[in-house]
Amino acid sequence: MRHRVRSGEARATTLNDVARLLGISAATVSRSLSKPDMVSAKTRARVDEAVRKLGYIPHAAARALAGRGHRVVGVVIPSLRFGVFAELVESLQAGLDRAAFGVLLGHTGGEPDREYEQVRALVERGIDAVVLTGNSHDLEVLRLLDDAGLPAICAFDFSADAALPCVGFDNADAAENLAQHLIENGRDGIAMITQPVASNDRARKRVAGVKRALRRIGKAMRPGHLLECDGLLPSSREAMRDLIASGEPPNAVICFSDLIALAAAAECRAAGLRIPDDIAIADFSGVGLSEINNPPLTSVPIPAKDIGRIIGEQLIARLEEGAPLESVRIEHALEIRGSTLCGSLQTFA
Amino acid sequence: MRHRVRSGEARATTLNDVARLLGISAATVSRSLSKPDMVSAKTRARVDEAVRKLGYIPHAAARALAGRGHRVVGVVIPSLRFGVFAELVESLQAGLDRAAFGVLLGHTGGEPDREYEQVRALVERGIDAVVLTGNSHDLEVLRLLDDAGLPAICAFDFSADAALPCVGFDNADAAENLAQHLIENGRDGIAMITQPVASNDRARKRVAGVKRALRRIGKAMRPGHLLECDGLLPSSREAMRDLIASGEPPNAVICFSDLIALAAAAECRAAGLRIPDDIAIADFSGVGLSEINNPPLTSVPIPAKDIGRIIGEQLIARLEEGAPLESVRIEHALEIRGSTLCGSLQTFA
DNA sequence: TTGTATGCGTTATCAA
DNA sequence: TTGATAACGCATACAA
Repeated sequence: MRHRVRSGEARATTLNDVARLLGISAATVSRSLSKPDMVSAKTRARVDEAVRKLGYIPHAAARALAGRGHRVVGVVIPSLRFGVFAELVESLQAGLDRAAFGVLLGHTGGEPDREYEQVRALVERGIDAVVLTGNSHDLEVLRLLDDAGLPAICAFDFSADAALPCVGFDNADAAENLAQHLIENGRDGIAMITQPVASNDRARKRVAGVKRALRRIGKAMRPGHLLECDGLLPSSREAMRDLIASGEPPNAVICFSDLIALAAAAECRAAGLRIPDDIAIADFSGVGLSEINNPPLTSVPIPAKDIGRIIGEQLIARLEEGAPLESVRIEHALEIRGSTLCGSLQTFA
Repeated sequence: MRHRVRSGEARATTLNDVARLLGISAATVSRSLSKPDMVSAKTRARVDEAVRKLGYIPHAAARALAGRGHRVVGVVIPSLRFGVFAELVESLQAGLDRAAFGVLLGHTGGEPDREYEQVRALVERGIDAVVLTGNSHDLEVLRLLDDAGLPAICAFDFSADAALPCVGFDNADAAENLAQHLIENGRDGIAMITQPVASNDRARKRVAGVKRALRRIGKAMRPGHLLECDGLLPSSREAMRDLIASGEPPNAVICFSDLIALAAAAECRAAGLRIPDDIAIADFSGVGLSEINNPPLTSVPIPAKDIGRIIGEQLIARLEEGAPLESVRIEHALEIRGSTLCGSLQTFA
């Protein structure tokens, strides 16, 4: 089979072609397709057959222009390389798919400044709604959405005072809870390896949560115990290495993601540190990798799939019935595993 | 700030609004925006200012209808949960972004039957080109693409006789090479844990490659040594468990992905098997997780990022200049690590 | 239940 | 260099 080059693109069959073939009006064909119960069963049958025969496929742009909406929602995330975002997008798309909505993607690479340009690109493409990441957005973005009259909803963090409706758990509460668990297990020297707090509001809230927990027992996080990395393996290992080499190594580390935690654990092994005896490791687990470590890692799982599903449902209700978008607070969970427990439990897997 | 409900959507500003404000024709504004050097510098400046002032954003559907193309390409993949696909999409989108093309997503969940419906949904949305996964596609899909006059290109496997242009390495060759390496290191009882071969052409080719290598030394893969799983952790561990429990356990396992390999390694640990002393493990690494295992895993890295970049470049050339799409064969690499080498190397990380 | 006519926002063609 | 006008393919209000 030759690879198609064909520059003279055969024009696709249109509604009119179908109508002409049947000797009926285009309007009837249109109705038969979009509002089947407005035409006679007989006509509908004939139309369906002609459509099949001609291989007719509706022209999305024309439909959109004629007022039916584009039936596409835009999603702006930092990067698909992080499992949680991939999971969100997949789950969202699965839900929207059933209502015949498509998903257009925009990546910021984790740079908040790029959110505006990405949203704008999506708006130009004619999206009907937009899903953003986190609860920190430039006024410029909010204004753009408002001007365009676009429904928007944010994933991954719940904040009561968010500017836009949002779906997720409260990252500060979850982090506080996780730190609390560590404290109860005798760890008061808690460090964190996180995505940059300057550009990530979930990171900021988690740090705040951990500090809250420490403050309650009259402690504080040491300055050198808050390290940032880009979330990938090399920089994560480097961060752990710095932590180990620091004057006052921690006896527990909370990692922003399971990938970071895996890297940290590998680095501890390399340094001869035993988990959890010498150091405890816990994480917010994105891709379910936490349990694959030896020992398995205690973690707060991020319900990306649920978030995607909920947002999908809300968007459909909003776009099809005008229902208002609403924030949803998801309760976080705490999966306790061997990496934070002293004793013999930690080596069974 | 109140959550927007506004059902009476303020109509967005159009080209005409800009023209009216300036007292010039819409045609001129249009030209000023899409073919800047066809209007006077003065007009262009005025238009640009008015556009900014009014917050005008071009309407993609109208543009598409008027003949400029939709500037969107569709990508059909099994699932974003697998890192390689996420990486492909991200890389592709980054490339297309610069040429102002968007990316629409379709998921098959790994069921080849769903490819047709997904491609169709994308075609209805008005894509200008489509990227598929692998080199095995229903005739129905090929016909749909042909009817729609849509350029298509496939990612992740190179086959000289593919029906469509494709970009990737030859999975059979790579697998043979990997098996060869194991054989050279004294392993002739090679097993595989793979995605279902019935629905995954890369899996089929890899199995064929391994069998080829074994045949060359007069061996064959035992019937019970070819296990399938869904690629996620639980079923991967289960597969490894079955392998260990089988009458004739292998002395090497080639895993379809790094995630599967990680699960397999964990299962070996649980069973008290030492890697690589008792059993070697190697994989095709999707998300770069292979090196995080203890010991690090030998693997063939999947160049998803490169594939995405190359496909992006080709699509842009095709869509903007009518250049033909061409298959690109990428040479695979073999990253040898501790998991397949006997000796003292294997525990350094 | 069906047909006719009109408009959606933009680009392309043709004149000016 | 600019303006007027006609498509583009479809959905809808209105008429029949």
